[in-house]
Amino acid sequence: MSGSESLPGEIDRVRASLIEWYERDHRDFPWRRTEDPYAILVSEVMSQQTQLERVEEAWATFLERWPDPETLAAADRSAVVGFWTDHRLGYNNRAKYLHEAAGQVIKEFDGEFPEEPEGLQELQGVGPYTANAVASFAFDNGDAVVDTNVKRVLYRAFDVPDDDSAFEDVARALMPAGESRVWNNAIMELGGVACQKTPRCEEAGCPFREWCSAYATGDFTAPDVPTQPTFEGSRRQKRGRAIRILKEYDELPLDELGPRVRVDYGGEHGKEWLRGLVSDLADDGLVEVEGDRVRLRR
DNA sequence: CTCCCGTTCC
DNA sequence: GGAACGGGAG
Repeated sequence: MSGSESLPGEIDRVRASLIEWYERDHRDFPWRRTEDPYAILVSEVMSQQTQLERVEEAWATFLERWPDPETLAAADRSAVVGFWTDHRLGYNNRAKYLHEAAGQVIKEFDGEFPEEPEGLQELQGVGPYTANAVASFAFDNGDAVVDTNVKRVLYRAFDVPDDDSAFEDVARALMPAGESRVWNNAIMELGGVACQKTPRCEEAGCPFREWCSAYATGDFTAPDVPTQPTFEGSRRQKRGRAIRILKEYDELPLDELGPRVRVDYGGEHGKEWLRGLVSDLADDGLVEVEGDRVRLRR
């Protein structure tokens, strides 16, 4: 709890500084102009592990096509997954989750989004981060969000140890009660434009400079982010490629899909490999296999 | 080669 | 707790 305890009379100034900084100037993402929980959920799911700049166009187009949970729930999964791959949004499972979540809202929640993080977390693909984000931005009713940006800010500014429960505790203590919408937007904006991997304290006019431990010591170490395996040549790349190919065809024999997924396709070994890949995609509910033929799951 | 507003499943 | 999950951009 070093965050709040070390700043007994200062916490109000810390909070006010950040909110003032955010309200003075911030990136004008379109989803920051709506309070529709569905539209916000779509933006959050799209944004997971994806650059925000790349999400903007996909978000608007998605909402034109499926403006509410009813229309999305009524769509074929293959259409949603097809949209996902067309817009290069990655992680096709997230398209499936979003489609599922829309169905849950209709069938389990009578068409109305839950307004509490706990209820939102029952939706497919909605974990702690997204639940608090949607509750905050749609209903101003969330807890403090903790994502990699927030962690980096807390770790540097207030010496919070690199430990998830510590981050949660401090994040919660720091957030002014009942102001989750502006607060969560503000602290993530700070991590996104000022307290980046390479810090931009002066350029961004960071409001935490007078309290920031890293700013005082010059040590801008950040929590370790797990390094990802190489994407080129990976199984993930092949999965993505398979989905994209299948989006172009109604259905396809395995032997025609194979060469399109990997140039060195062939032989009994290659056949087995492809069966395994497609079988995993089927287990994920993304494709359907019938004998020798594959298609996107409807 | 790294990073990007995480979640799910084992 | 760890692995798996896409893909573009710097």
